[in-house]
Amino acid sequence: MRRGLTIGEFATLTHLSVRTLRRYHEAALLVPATVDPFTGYRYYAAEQIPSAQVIHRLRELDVPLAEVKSILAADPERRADLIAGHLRRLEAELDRTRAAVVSLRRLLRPDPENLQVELRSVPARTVAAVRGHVTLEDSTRWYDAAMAELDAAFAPADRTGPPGGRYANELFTAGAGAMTVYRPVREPRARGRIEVVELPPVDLAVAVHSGGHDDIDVTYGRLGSWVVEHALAVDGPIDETYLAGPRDTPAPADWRTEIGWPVFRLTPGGLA
Amino acid sequence: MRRGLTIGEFATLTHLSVRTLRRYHEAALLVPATVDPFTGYRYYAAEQIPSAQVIHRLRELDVPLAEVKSILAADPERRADLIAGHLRRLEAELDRTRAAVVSLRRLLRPDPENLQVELRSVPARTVAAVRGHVTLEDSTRWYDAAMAELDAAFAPADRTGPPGGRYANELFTAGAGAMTVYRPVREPRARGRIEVVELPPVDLAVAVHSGGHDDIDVTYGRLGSWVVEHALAVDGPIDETYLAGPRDTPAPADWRTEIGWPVFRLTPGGLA
DNA sequence: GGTGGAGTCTCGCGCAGGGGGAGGGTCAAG
DNA sequence: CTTGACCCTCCCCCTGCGCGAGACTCCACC
Repeated sequence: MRRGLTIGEFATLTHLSVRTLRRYHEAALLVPATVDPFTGYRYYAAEQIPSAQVIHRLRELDVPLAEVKSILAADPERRADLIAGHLRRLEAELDRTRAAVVSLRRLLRPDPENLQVELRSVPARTVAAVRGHVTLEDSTRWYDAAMAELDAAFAPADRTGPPGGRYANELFTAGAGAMTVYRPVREPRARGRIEVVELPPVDLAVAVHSGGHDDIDVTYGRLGSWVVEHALAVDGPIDETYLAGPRDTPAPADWRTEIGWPVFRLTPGGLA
Repeated sequence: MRRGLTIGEFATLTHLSVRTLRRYHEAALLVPATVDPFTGYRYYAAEQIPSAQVIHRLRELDVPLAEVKSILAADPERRADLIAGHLRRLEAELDRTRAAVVSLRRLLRPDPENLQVELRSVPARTVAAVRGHVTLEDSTRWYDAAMAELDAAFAPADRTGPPGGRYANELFTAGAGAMTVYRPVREPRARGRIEVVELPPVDLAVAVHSGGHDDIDVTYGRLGSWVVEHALAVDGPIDETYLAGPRDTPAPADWRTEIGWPVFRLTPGGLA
């Protein structure tokens, strides 16, 4: 008595491995049409072949099994959305890959010029700011939203300098931490998530990173080397000032980001 | 007494996690400048920052740790080769991803037309062939080499039909199996790896797959459905005939591959 | 109606490249 | 000297499979 295709037959038909089919069953992704209650044998129906192939394609796109499951469970429009979302993520990943290639090439040829580092004592400033606690993953989205809010609240005429952010070290170390996005303006006032914040004074070692943020860690590293070599210690949140950012010029190559690292001298005498 | 940067400081400087740095130490990828023999504390030197960043970039490109290690150990020219090799692999993977996207789109809209399947009794044929046992991974390379040898041995005038291959089912099921690549020619003769082979007669369910081989499994699946629905069973090696392949036309979209699945009727009466 | 071999079952281990936490030792500022 | 932030090792967990062991089952052939 034929109850359907055995797992092996179904495997040849779909070019999936027997092992993989069992795993998909276990994950409730592709449940055999019938399972013999006594022997446990799995039997598949020919109608399941298309599903198997869709799963196969999604897996080739590195869609996690859990997501494949929700895609298959969703109705067609929602499904298209989910797939489009994943394709966007693939696209973003491709961008990151390209950036990594470029950055790698730069890293492998000896550094072009020396990094200009400046020690700067920044006095306390009262600014309009949005504060929050976010994970490194969400930080970009959070930053964009916060900055959009600041931009909306203060017209270009009210702004007295480029915007910036202060990022707790734990954000990089532990993957989550406090973030402050601020904008110096003529008359700071609270509105929505925006607060009036007095930024404490800091002594910063400052360097400028030119280009997109994909290899900003290289500048971080070079600034770090400089700080270590000059017998300074690092403390407190990092300050980034966006001299030129996505809101000013679209091409990442034109961006200029000032990185400020709070430092203090290990040897007595204070900052020069 | 300062012995260097602690792992935490080095982590913030390089944007790597403490965890990851420990793992890189364990893998002998990035060994701390000094390790306190009593406490086990790791201390890094500022000079190690560039190495850390190169590793970081390579990992972003999904280079396995072992390979990163050999890249770092290699001299500059060899290093460039290794990296170029990896970039080629990334490129190939990207092609596969693109193909999967295209195939997925096709799969998600209801099938365009019905697959034309033909039952065909193929008599025994004597052909020039190269036989071997290969893994699925190597199959493409092996195929290309074997076909090149056949092409070189028999001029176009000697050929009496399109080339083909017979692939044992285990190739797909178990990832390795017997392959035969053949070409029907006027006067088959052995030379090098080429043998004169008599292909046994087979009853085939035949369908034509148009386009590249990235989604040939879809046609396999549809052919399989057809075979199951028509109460036929599958047995013996698959036969593929390359009506139009890479040697005939460069664009994969123009390729035409005949898939022949050996079948026999489950119900008595033989093939019609 | 056996019997042998291919096919299938479950279970457990291995891989990379980490994440997360337990339990305990160290470092440096106050 | 305390305290809190670091750091240490060890172990288990995750994903998406591959591989193998040991035990059943299926089916064709004799």
